[in-house]
This record gives sequence, structure tokens and C-alpha cells, in this order.
Amino acid sequence: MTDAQAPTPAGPAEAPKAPKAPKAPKSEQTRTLILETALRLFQERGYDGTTMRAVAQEAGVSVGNAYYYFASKEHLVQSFYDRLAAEHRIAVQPVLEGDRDLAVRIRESLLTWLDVARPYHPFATQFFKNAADPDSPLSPFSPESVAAREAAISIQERVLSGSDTKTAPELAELLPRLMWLMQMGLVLFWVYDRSEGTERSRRLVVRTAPLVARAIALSRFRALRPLVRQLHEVLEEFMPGAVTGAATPASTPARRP
Amino acid sequence: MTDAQAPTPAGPAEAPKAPKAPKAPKSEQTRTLILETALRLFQERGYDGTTMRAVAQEAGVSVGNAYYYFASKEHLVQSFYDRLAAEHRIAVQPVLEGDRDLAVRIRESLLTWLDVARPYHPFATQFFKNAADPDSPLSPFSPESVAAREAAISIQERVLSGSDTKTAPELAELLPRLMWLMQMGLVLFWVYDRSEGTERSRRLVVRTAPLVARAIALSRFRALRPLVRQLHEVLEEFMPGAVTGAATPASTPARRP
DNA sequence: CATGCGGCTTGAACATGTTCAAAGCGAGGG
DNA sequence: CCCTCGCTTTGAACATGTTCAAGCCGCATG
Repeated sequence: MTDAQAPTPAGPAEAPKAPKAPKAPKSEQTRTLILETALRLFQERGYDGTTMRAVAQEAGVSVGNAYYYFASKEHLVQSFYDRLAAEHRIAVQPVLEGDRDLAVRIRESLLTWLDVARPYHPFATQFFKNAADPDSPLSPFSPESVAAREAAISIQERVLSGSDTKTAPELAELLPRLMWLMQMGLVLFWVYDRSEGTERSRRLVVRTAPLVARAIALSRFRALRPLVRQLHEVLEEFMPGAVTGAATPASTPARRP
Repeated sequence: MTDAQAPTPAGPAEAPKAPKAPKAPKSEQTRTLILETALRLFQERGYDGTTMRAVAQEAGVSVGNAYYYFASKEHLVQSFYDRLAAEHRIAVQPVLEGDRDLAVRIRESLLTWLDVARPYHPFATQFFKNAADPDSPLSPFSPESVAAREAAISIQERVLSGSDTKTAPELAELLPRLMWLMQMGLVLFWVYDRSEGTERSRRLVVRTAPLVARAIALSRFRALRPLVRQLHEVLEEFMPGAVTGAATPASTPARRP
């Protein structure tokens, strides 16, 4: 449970560190097959309703083989997250290039996420508990999720930077992370949302977006200076990690000279 | 999973609806025995390390008997929550009667919680994932937790009302709930906190409390009026339920005509 | 006292995530 | 062609939360 990990056949399915030779996708095929089967069954029967045996059988492999490629049932879900994030990144593109009003940008970017995620709501809630487990690599705060997290934050950064709202310079660097945190809050609400078509979550976004936009705008206000300064200090201490633009994993600290 | 429930021998251990006769604690003894044993083992071996078989054996009963009194392993934890909450309610008393400075009151009340909870941190994190499951009765948002939730909120209410800070009248009724939400955020942070003695959580409280207190104080500020109004509307819609003092469940919809 | 009822208790059986020793298999060297 | 080595695959075995049909026990009733 601490290190574990299967032999990791060819990297975590993406960002292949490309050692040297164009490694033949020998077994990558098996891995993909298992993954696709699992995701399909998750949709058809839900997370709890999908047994590892069923995945293996449906994929035409042995159950042990599935565990050779995925350390646990949870690890199958990580890929789903990646897929969801990718879908959102694409779908949110028009919003990022659209209206410059901050409230609209926030609202639309979040509504877009709700749209993308809606089909998965029924079974997403079922493994949400795993994501909440601090020991799970699925946690949005876990080191394993750093790539997905940075990507999501960078979207928030573009939501902000593409708007015509001027932000308190002190907060500029931190706001994307704050907004990401807010988005995590929305996800939490969404997971608990049992309304028809998660309509309540949409309404929450519609109601909250202008509020947040206004708060951001007001952060430049004189009388709020001490508050903003304190907020900056707290975030600086408890949400470290610079997000300067692209999500380049590691290397080049990107410090402006 | 939907209704389920064992025959519920004598009510959920507290708030016994007291039918009529002083029902003999016939089996209440068994229930308590199982519960105490379970909590002890949780402390000794952690949540995952404690099997239902071990609980049963250690308590000198059969495993089926444990399931007669507790619908699932998770249900054993609910009682732990109640106990923790009770400990906090007692420990926080001096704070509520102490300093009138809001920042101090917020800080001390949260630090008190951290103190009370510290011994349980190692295994509390292990079943936190269950608490995050929307389908679990352990969730702080679940209907089953309403009593504990209301109690916690009422503590926040006293933190606020006992201070010398004047709040925006519009928010007065809602602030306790907001502060409770903030406390849930702290719990989340605490669960993820791997620092020695959860020192980092303490530091977060120390740094955040004055910030929150200041924000509350500023909420009366003129220029923030529209923001506060919006916030009020959002909370009114998405965090319903009046918290006027005691935790009277249900009845009287309290709709103003 | 015999009988039946209902709350309480049992332990074997079940479902499922996970592990592991053994076997398969393909390529490279002799 | 045969042997060896390492990656892949297998399926039985294991651990554990949960269920259930059956049994036990005390007591009120006839």
C-alpha cells in the first residue's frame, strides 16, 4: 500500500518519458483493453456494481492480469479522471476565447464542467469516497494528481487573465488556485446533488459566479487591503507551488529574473 | 442500502423516543459492549486493521450479533463521531465564556477541536473516506447527522454571539452555518495533515482566524453591501434550515408569511 | 406443565477486492 | 534446434464485510 505498484509496463498511459527506442506497444494493448472495458462497465453498472472479475471476464483476460496493469480498482478510476479533465479542457475552449466579463467566464467555465461531467454523475458519486481518502492517489490533493491539478488550475488562470477585471496584484498569482479550490467545492456539491439533472448545481453556479467575480473585483478596494494581505500570506504558506502558465511538469522553475 | 436497518433494538443509542415503559436495558448491554470493543480496537489497530470478526471475538459475541446491532462497520463509527462532538462541546465551554474578541474566540474554539481530535487522528483519517461518501450516513451533510450538525452549528453561533464584534444583520442568522462550513474545511485539511502532531493544522487556524474575524467585521462595510446581499441570498437558498438555538428536528417549516 | 411467540444469537455461506506461486511465451544466444 | 531469461498471464487461494436460515431463551398464555 505504501509503494507497491505493478512493474509499470510502459508509463502511466500518458506522458511517456520516451526512454530511447520506440518501444513496441506489446502489452499496451492489453492495458488499454482492460481500461476501456472497465470504463464501459462503470457506465453500465456503476462503480460498485462492476466487479474486477466482470471486468476481466468481459475483457477476456484473467483477473490477475488486470491487477498486473492496475494496482487496484481505484487505479482504474484515475484514468477516468484524466479523460474527464481532457474533455473539459476541450469543451471550455470557446468560453476562454469568448466573453471578457469575469462573472460570465467563471459561470460558463463551471457550467461547462457540469455539462461534461453530467453523464458520469450516477457512478462518479460512487467512487467519490475513494477520491476523498487522503491515502488514495485519486485524491485531488495527492502528489499523483499533480498533473491534472495543475492543468485545472491553469484553466482557471486563463478564465481570469482573459477577463477585463483588474485584480489586486498581490492576489493575481494566487487567485487561480483559490478558484480551483472553489471548483473543488462545486464538485463536492455536485456529488451530493440529487436533483434532476443536477439542476441544483447549475443554479448554484449561476448564483455564485457573479458573487465571486464581484469579490475579486472588490479585492482592489482600499479598505480591504489588510484583509487581502493576510489572505495572501495564508495562501502563500498553505497552497505553495507556482502556476505560471503551461503545466510543464517539473524542470525549469520558470522564475522571472 | 436504501432503507435497510436492523431491527433497531432500542433507538440509536441517544434521544430514545421513550415509548412508554422504562424498557429494561436487556440487550443494550450487548450493544454497548460491542461498541466499546470496536472503538478500543479502532484506537489500537486503526479502522482498516480492525476486522468485524476481531470485534466480535474480542467482545465475546458472534459476528452476526454485531450486525444485529450495527447495520455495518461504518455505523460503528457514527457513535465515535457523537463521542468526539460531545468531548468538544465540553472542552470548548471555557472558550465560549472567555475572551470576547472574535478572532480569539474563533481561533480557540477551533484549536480546542484540534486538541480533542488529535488522539484520534491516526485512525480518523482511515474512515474519513466513508464520511465523504454521499450515500453514507456518516457524511456531515447526511440527514442522519443532522443532530450532530446542528449542535456544531450552535457552538459556532455562541462563538459569534459572545463576541464584541457587530455583524451585518443580514448575515447574523447565516454566519454560524458559514463558520461551520469553514470548520468542515479545517477538518478536511486536518485529515490530510501529515505534519508532526498536526502542527500544520494548528498553524492554519492561527493564521486564518484573524482573517475570518476581520472579514466578518468588514461585512458591515458600506461598499460591501451588494456582495453581502448576494451572499445572503445564495446561503438562504442552498443552506436552508434555521438554527435558532436548540436543535429541534423537523416540524414547523418556519416560513414567514 | 406444555406451547408458542418474539427478541436475541449463532456460525456457516457468500461476494468481492487482492495476492501469489506457477506456467506460458517470445526473443536472443549458443 | 534448444536453452535461458524476463515479461506476461493464469487461476486458485486468501481476507474480510455482509447475509441468512436456523437455533436458543425467557416468558406469557392456556
